[in-house]
Amino acid sequence: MERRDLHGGEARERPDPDGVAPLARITLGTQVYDALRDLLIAGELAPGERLSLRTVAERLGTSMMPAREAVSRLVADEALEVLPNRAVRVPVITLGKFRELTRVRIAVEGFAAAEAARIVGPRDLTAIREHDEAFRHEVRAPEPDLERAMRANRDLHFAVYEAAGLPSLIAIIEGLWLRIGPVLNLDMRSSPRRLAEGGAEAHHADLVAALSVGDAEGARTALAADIAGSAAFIETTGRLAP
Amino acid sequence: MERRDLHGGEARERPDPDGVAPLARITLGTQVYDALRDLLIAGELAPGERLSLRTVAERLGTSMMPAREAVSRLVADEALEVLPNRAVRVPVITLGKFRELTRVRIAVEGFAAAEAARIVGPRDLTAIREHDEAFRHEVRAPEPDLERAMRANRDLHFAVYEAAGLPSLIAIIEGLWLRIGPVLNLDMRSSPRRLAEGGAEAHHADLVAALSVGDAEGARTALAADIAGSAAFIETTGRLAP
DNA sequence: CCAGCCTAAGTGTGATCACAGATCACGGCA
DNA sequence: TGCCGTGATCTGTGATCACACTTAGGCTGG
Repeated sequence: MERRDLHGGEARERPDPDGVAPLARITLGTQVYDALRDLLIAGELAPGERLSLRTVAERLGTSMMPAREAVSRLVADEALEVLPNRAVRVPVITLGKFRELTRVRIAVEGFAAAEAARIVGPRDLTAIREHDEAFRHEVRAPEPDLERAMRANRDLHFAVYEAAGLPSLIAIIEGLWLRIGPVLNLDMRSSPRRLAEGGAEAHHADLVAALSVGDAEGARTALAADIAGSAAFIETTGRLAP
Repeated sequence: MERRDLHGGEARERPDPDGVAPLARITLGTQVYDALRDLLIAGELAPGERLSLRTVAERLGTSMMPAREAVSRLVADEALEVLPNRAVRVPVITLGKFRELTRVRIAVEGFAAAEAARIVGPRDLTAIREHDEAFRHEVRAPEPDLERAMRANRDLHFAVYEAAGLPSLIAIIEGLWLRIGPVLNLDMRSSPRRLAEGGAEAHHADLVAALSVGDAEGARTALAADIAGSAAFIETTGRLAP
């Protein structure tokens, strides 16, 4: 985990002198939560890695209280776990758990894709195409930037889900990504070249094509194939706990 | 919210998916969380009702810290919300949000029912039948005990979901119930007699029948009809915010 | 009598301290 | 040499205090 300071400068003190009150409360606890959340989804925290409230607080430049709240919320999301030994760590996903999460993802995210296909408009569609294009461009590059590729992949997926117009469903999906993020990104990072071999490009193309013509079931199957493909690749790495 | 003391109550340990670790952390914060959770699902906290960390702590016989953690987790679950005014309250669900949650419920819980139908065993089936019988008995009684009926309904549903063997899916569904619990139970409470008019009995019968023969799609449609029926009833009460 | 300020109570948030339990390295005994 | 006890250290949890902010109610001045 890299060093970063949450309140660099006094920007936090007086938000928005223009008069528009911030809709969302930006407490320190929330900021720590978001920081840890990004680290988890980006795979910068490896499964099994241990955290400490005090070190987290120190590295983010706050006291222990915001770290406590953030870790509590992440534990509630099952994105972190606190062992009976009173140790906080990134959960180690077993193979069985990974397969279970994959099945749930296919069901939930597949439903989101199907709903998106039914009501997607031209605005959402162009955004989706842009993310798809960005992903394809990054993967086909001679030296793919893994981080940007993963970000494009994530943006593409969530652009589709947001097109479904079901915010509560997006929250659920974010919770799922929060849990598979560590193992998924960590393994992807280990072998960037195989990123394209999972057939992600083809699945994405099918997905965009189905969305374009409003084919709900086509979108669902394309997305399911994408998830299954990446999951199968992860399993081949054999890094998952038995 | 009624007075209850945590020290007298027993800590409920949530079932471990992997089954190996019987050690459950029973912190005060978790106990407060469970207490508030039960109150929310049971509909004893009305939408819009305001909470205070200090009053919660006092009523449950603890200090403010466990109440803080519990409320933080519930806010993260969107089961509570803290307004920019720094006021914590039970969210007021709008009609649009209620319909959205209902659609998500039909998709997610319908999937769970379908999966359950595929792999349900005789043990789960008998448990499901018992809950179904308890619900029917309670509804048909001359003076139905609403609380017991709702409990039987809840037990029936979750017995089905647990039969699907997907713990992460159950966690998702619990999150959904946590959010619709207040509005659902509150309205049911207002007119107990109409409990049966939603067709819950018939839908439950269809569900159990489909589960018995392994009819996945039948189970899905039966459960979807049950959810849609109760949702339609809620909407007729007109209590939802526009 | 009414409007407007303005104090006082109450709110969540953050910091600091206290404490029981677990971990781990070190040292002494067999 | 190998093993076990043991204390220093680190862990999360809980309690208490301080603070900025909101809100409601009483008071004053018109």
